[in-house]
Amino acid sequence: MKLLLVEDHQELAANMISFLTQENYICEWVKTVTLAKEMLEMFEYDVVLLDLTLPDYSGLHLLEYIKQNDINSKVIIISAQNSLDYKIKGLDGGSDDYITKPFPLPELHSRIKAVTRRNSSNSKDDLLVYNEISIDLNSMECKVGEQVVVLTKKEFNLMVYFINNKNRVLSKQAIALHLWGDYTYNLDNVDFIYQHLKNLRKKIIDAGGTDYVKTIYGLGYKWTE
Amino acid sequence: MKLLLVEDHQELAANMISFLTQENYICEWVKTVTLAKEMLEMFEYDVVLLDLTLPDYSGLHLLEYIKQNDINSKVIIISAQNSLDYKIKGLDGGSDDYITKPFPLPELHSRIKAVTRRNSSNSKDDLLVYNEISIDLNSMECKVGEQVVVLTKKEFNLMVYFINNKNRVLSKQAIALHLWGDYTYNLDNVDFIYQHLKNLRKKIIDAGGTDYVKTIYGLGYKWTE
DNA sequence: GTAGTATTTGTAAAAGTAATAAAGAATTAT
DNA sequence: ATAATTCTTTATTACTTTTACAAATACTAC
Repeated sequence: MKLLLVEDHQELAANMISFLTQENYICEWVKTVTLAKEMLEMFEYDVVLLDLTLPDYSGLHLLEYIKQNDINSKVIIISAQNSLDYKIKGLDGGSDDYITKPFPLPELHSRIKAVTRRNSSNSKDDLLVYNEISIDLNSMECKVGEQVVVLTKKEFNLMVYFINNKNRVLSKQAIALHLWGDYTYNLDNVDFIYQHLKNLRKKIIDAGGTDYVKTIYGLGYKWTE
Repeated sequence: MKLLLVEDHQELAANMISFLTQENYICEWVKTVTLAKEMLEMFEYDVVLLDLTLPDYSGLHLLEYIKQNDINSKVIIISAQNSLDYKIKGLDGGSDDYITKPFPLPELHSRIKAVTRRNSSNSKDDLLVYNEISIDLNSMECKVGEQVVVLTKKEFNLMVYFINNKNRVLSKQAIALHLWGDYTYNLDNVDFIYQHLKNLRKKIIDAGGTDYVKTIYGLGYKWTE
């Protein structure tokens, strides 16, 4: 799950990043609306965490931009200004949730989960299911039938990404962007992703499950029946 | 329970912190209204202990700010000036209680309890039970079966936090935030938490109990059957 | 079909990270 | 002062992630 944090307060941002990274999010951080636009143009984020008071433009400006350009990210507005006025503006403008400073970081985590769950048709439970495979999104526990499979973070993230994009071909580059973030890796060196896929496949098969990942030669991989 | 002490008198503040920490509160301390505002913007406190005479602005200024911004903390005003005038101003301005210097520290403790109990309606659920483990929240006594286990404050707080969040994965960062407060520790240095967990586990097991804390590699710990 | 090339897969090991443990220093309580 | 608790430091072990390279497989052009 990839987040873009738009926040100019250094200390708060550092805390948020440290916490959210531990909670298994890919966090990218910019301090201005201008930079945020650039990032949103180039990359894809599940959620934008948007402060309203920023050095160049108001966060509401960015919110408008996101909605006008059909950018697919959810938006959670983060603001010190707790006035009803702002709340209404934010939600009318299409933000998906609103949290006022100060907030406990675990609450932010809950809201991110809530916002991203809404459109994935699944129930409000934190359980992702595909045939005999079920995944507890909180504890990273995966079951194949009744058998528990312990996954590493990368394997877990990979599988969630696949199931959320079933029947779609995912290139190694796309996988790298989504699971490792934009900064971290150059896209010419993504072969190692296969190792994680291999480990995932092996664990599922060893537990008696089906390997739903088809290799599309030259293009990528596809999770399919 | 987290407190913000706004007090510029070094010695008094040190005394209060020493006492309140002993009583198992998380205390954070600033000396000016300006710094207090910053803290209140970033973090969440159950109670603000607010001196009126401060170097930059009056405490009443901060009280106003708190109320105008719908900050959720209770406010107890602490002032040497016990003139009726100030009392009225403070309570009209929305403070929840008022105490005049000098005061016995245990009285402050009582008032904090009174102020925080008001909205958490039930003050009687003082016993936390999980299978063979029971915890008296007042006396901090813990029993495994019939055997009494003496816990340190940190171990006690840790266990209460776990049981109140059973079946949820708690990262070290989340634990640090909850048990040590936002300000005290940077979230990149939270490894020492494990020491307290280790001690807790050992004490429970030595008393014949079950270790309900499961390690979720890379994520955190989970209290579960 | 076959040769040549590109891509994927498999193996192994190195590098990096996290969990655990124990011991000592610093702080706090008695 | 002494003991207990909390925090830091360091070491060990276990696990995860990445890299390097060789083998196998799939595609393309002839």
